Amino acid sequence: MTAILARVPERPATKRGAETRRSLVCAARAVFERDGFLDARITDIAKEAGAAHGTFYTYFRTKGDVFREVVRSLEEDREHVQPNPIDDLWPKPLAAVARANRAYMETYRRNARMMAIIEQVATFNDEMRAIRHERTLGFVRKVAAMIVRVQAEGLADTRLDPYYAATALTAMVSRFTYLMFVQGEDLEFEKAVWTLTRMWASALGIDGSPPPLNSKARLQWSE
Amino acid sequence: MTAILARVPERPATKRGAETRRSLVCAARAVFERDGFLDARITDIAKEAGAAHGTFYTYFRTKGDVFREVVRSLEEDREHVQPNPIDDLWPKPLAAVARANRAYMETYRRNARMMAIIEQVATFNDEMRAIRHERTLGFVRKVAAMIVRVQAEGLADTRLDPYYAATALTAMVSRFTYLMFVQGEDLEFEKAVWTLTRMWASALGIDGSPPPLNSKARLQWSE
Amino acid sequence: MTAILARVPERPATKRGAETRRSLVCAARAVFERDGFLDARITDIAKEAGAAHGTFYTYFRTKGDVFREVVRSLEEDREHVQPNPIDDLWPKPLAAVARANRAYMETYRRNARMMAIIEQVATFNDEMRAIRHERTLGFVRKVAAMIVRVQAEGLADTRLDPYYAATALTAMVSRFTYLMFVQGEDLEFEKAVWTLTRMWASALGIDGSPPPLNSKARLQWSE
Amino acid sequence: MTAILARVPERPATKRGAETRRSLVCAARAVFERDGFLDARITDIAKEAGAAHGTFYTYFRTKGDVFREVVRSLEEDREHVQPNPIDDLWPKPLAAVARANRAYMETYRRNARMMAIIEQVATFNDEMRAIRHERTLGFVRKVAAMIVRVQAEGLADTRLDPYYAATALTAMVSRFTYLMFVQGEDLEFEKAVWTLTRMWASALGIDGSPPPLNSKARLQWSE
DNA sequence: TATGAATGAGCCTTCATTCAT
DNA sequence: CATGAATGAAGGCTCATTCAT
Repeated sequence: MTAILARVPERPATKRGAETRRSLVCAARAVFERDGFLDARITDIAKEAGAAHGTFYTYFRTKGDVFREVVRSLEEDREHVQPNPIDDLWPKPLAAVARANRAYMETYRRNARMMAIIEQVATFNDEMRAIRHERTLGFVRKVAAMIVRVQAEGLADTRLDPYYAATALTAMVSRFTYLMFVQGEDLEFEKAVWTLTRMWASALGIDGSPPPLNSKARLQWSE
Repeated sequence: MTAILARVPERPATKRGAETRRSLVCAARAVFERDGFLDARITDIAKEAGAAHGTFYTYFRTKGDVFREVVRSLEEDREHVQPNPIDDLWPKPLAAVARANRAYMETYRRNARMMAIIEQVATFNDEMRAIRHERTLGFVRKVAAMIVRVQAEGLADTRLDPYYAATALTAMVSRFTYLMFVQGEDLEFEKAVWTLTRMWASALGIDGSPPPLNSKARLQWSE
Repeated sequence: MTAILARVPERPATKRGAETRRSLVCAARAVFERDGFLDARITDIAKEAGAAHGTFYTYFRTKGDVFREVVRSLEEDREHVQPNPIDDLWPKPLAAVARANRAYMETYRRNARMMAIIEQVATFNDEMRAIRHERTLGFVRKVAAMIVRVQAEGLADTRLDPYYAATALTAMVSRFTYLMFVQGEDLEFEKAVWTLTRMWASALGIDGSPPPLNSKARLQWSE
Repeated sequence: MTAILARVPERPATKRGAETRRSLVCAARAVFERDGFLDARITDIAKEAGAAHGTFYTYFRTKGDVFREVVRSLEEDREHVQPNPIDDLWPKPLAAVARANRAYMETYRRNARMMAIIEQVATFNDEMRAIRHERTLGFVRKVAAMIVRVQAEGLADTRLDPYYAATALTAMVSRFTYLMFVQGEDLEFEKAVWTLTRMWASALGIDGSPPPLNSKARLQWSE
């Protein structure tokens, strides 16, 4: 993971090469999800891709290299989240929160296994830890800015330090989601979104009537 | 090819043995904290304890075995937390929350490095994952019971499902603490306790005047 | 602690691989013959084959695996025994016995050292013990069938239980051969064949004039 | 097994010492019979004897040392064989053969597991191989002398070389017994004694009416 | 004597990485 | 480019034997 690079594989020049490379990334994800990063072996990735062992090294230097690639491919997945009209039932500033929470959780659910692997890698690899932390900070900053805005409008508790509060809220949502999708806590999706959004609002002292959370609604939204 | 016998290391029978065993556990913790679980080598642990590597196997079967022991020793550490009078300034039901949060964070801080290693091990070892999850559930159940109580007294938002809410609050505090002590977010201890307790209360809809968080107070409490 | 995968070495895909594998089997035989199974080390086998020790694991999982292979290669050797006209001098039913005894002993002599190793392995390995016993039973059954036939023709003592008698004769020949080639008893080959065949016949009560065993003959046949 | 001796344990000086030593030999036999020589560990022998690991070395230098002792104790067992009157029913020179065969087989049966272990050790240890071979030769010489005698009396086939024939007969009985008691061939004891003696006689060309082998007799003799 | 802790030689095994074809 | 064989660093583990108490 920290090996000195000896030979930097180049981008594939031919169409065939590009194809092989893609299948390796794809296979890598499958193997990572099945075995975790630590137990994934290059041989298995190659085999899964239907390629020879050595072929792997035509495109990647290390296991960490493909991993980075796989993680990168996850990011593109975020765009696939569709806005859900139910979130718009919340009063003004909270609708955005509801949407953000739902988007985060949906993406997480779809990639739960890989998210767990990312956690794994982050526990021993500085680069992955930094990437993940940077992402967390991105969330925190956005939320903090939002809090500042809402406080300015006199809608939220001004005694709270926006940065501390944003960190707490981000922590709450991300860890809750982890417990739900990685740890396997058996919780209902819509109720989770609702509860997190409701608590997020109250925690900041924002007063807004939430949308009803009745059985009818649940039947309609849940999967 | 041959008979399979358990070969379970026995408890040390003499004082000298107990001493060696203890020093191995101690050395293991040091090595784990320095190198992480994955990169810790049996040989290094033995060397750190000033013993031959064979001695390790006199007392433990695997790296995982000592690890379990080290983790167990952490639990004993929880009792060393002293109640802090500042927490009693909060109104009735929140004082307990403040105390609990502070206790959790103080213990975490004291063992931050090991907590990170536990996270690491939990990402690939089922036993450790289960232990950690069980601990989380312990917190969640306690908090849920508390919420039920407060809701019954009409002090908290009754629309919240106690279990979901408890999970969210537990997630908030534990992840916040992780970000602070493992990820290295530079946040101030007293302010963190105050913010988490404040938000915990509001999130549940509990209305209580918090103690003042002024510079004077901070100077007095922070470390 | 982790996923368990078979890791079964695959058949070599190229000529070069096949060559290496073959040389490992060959080297293994040499090392087994030199050091015995117990004292043979994987490293030595690899070294003997002029390969890195890791290469061994490309083709075999354990020492037992190559051993099985070596033993298998011995079986092919049995066909190389040429019929010897001298045996045909015996009267009808005994000629076959003489031929069988000679064939057995010649093969044994050629592979004496490996036969000893097989005995060794059979003392602690169930699989090898079963294989060897199955082979013994094969002999016993054939001999028993022969005895039944000869008894039916009124040529042999009918008071003998064919199976018991067959076991005794098989035991006599195999152990005699072992004493001669493994234990190093200094006995003459032709005289041994003659004596065993002669006693085999009389033991069953078969009356047949044996071929002359004179010094001329001996000079001619012995090695 | 071939280690240079560093410290020769002395004979125990006290009664207590003698007791400990005896229990170690006894425990060793139990462990050898259970695990075989190869898998027997000093620790297990000591534990079985209820002694500390180190105590073993007060009395023995190596595993091979106790083994030798255990084997020696077996020899004393040979005397316990009681002559069986049934054997005397055979005509003159054969009665002795019947008695010898029975004695051998009874002793073997009683110590079958240890006999197997001795075979095991003999496959890799020169000393044990020599001891066992010497024992075989002892039998062979006795039998050869007997053959010479019988041939002189004109009762046996004089074309047979006494030494070769003796080797063959010894081989027959010993291997048959091995197959029966170690390999587990399910054969009946009395029938085996009868068959071996009968074939032994005929093989040498000795003509003597054997005792009847009927069910009545069997019921009486067999165990 | 008895004890049991400490030692380390000796061997095994994995798998990322290189390289000849 | 693709292939798959070859390599060896790195660490694991066992257990006979020594030794201080």
